Amino acid sequence: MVRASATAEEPLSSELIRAAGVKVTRGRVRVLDALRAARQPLSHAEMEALPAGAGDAAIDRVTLYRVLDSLVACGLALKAVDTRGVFRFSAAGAQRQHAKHVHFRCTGCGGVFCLKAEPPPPPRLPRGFRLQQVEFDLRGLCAGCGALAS
Amino acid sequence: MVRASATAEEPLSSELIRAAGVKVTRGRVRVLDALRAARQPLSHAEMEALPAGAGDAAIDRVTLYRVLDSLVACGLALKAVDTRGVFRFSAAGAQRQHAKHVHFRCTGCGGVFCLKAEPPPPPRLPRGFRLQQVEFDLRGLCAGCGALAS
DNA sequence: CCACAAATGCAACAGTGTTGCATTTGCAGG
DNA sequence: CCTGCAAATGCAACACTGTTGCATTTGTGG
Ligand SMILES: [Mn+2]
Ligand SMILES: [Mn+2]
Ligand SMILES: [Zn+2]
Ligand SMILES: [Zn+2]
Repeated sequence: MVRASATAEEPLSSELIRAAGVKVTRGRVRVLDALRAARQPLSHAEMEALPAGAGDAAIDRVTLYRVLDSLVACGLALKAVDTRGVFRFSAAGAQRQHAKHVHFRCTGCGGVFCLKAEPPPPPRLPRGFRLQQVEFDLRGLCAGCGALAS
Repeated sequence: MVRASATAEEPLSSELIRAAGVKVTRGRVRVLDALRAARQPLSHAEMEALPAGAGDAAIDRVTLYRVLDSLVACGLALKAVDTRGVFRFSAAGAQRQHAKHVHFRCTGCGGVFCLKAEPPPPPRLPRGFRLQQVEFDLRGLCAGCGALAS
């Protein structure tokens, strides 16, 4: 069963895209759906390997780059570099929930893991400084990469 | 005049390399000298473009990668990814002092401010994860940029 | 000085991301 | 429903960053 309309909590990706003022294409809908369903930021390579939706042809490599850039340009996705130097993308709305916990960034595979711990309270800032974001990142090797390296 | 011996504050790069237990080669000395003289972390491309020291041939591209990796492996250099996804290297001594305190990164001017506070202890990690580095960064506007924006 | 492991130079390759251009498609307006 | 056109796509070719294999050279302990 395919949902045909929006709910307050989960507007359809196609509606978000239309509201952003760009054309609604199959590629953009599929990519934004994937970003919104993902639990971690996804790299281009990971998204290229996504199972092609029923009957849909795989998205062209270059088109995927351009779809991702367009989603970033219209504010629906965020782009950040991982520890290996590869860009990772996330749905813009997903950022809020990740502000509440700490992340582990694997220097081996670039993966981002959400930890249960919440970030510690920020220290006092010098006069006039305005805090916008607290980033408490742990870096190292995840279980998979650590096993390979040992 | 070429210094032939170390001082307590500035040991020769060749002595640091020897003490690290690896062979002292022209490439390693030149690269470590460059890293120690640099005021910001340098990328591979930037170091490849360094003026070749008097009468010295330019370092081979692949050798430069391997020299950088060897300096990182023996603890004399640090490797981190920049915002474009390119690796940058710095002399270890230059960063060691920054490991003991928290940083504020201004999203307005890009400035990095060293705060007095020390980073909080890391939370427990999932089984098999290996912690290498803790990064507690605060992001926002510094006093100068905040005044301009208001 | 010698032997030998470590380091180098070179060629080829892999992964990530970009550009140019011809073709297709979303969609606004009739 | 058409139709036109800007926007988006697919494909080939390219640029940049980094790695691997292998023959040759070099640093260093003895
Ligand atoms: Mn998270
Ligand atoms: Mn500092
Ligand atoms: Zn990993
Ligand atoms: Zn600032």
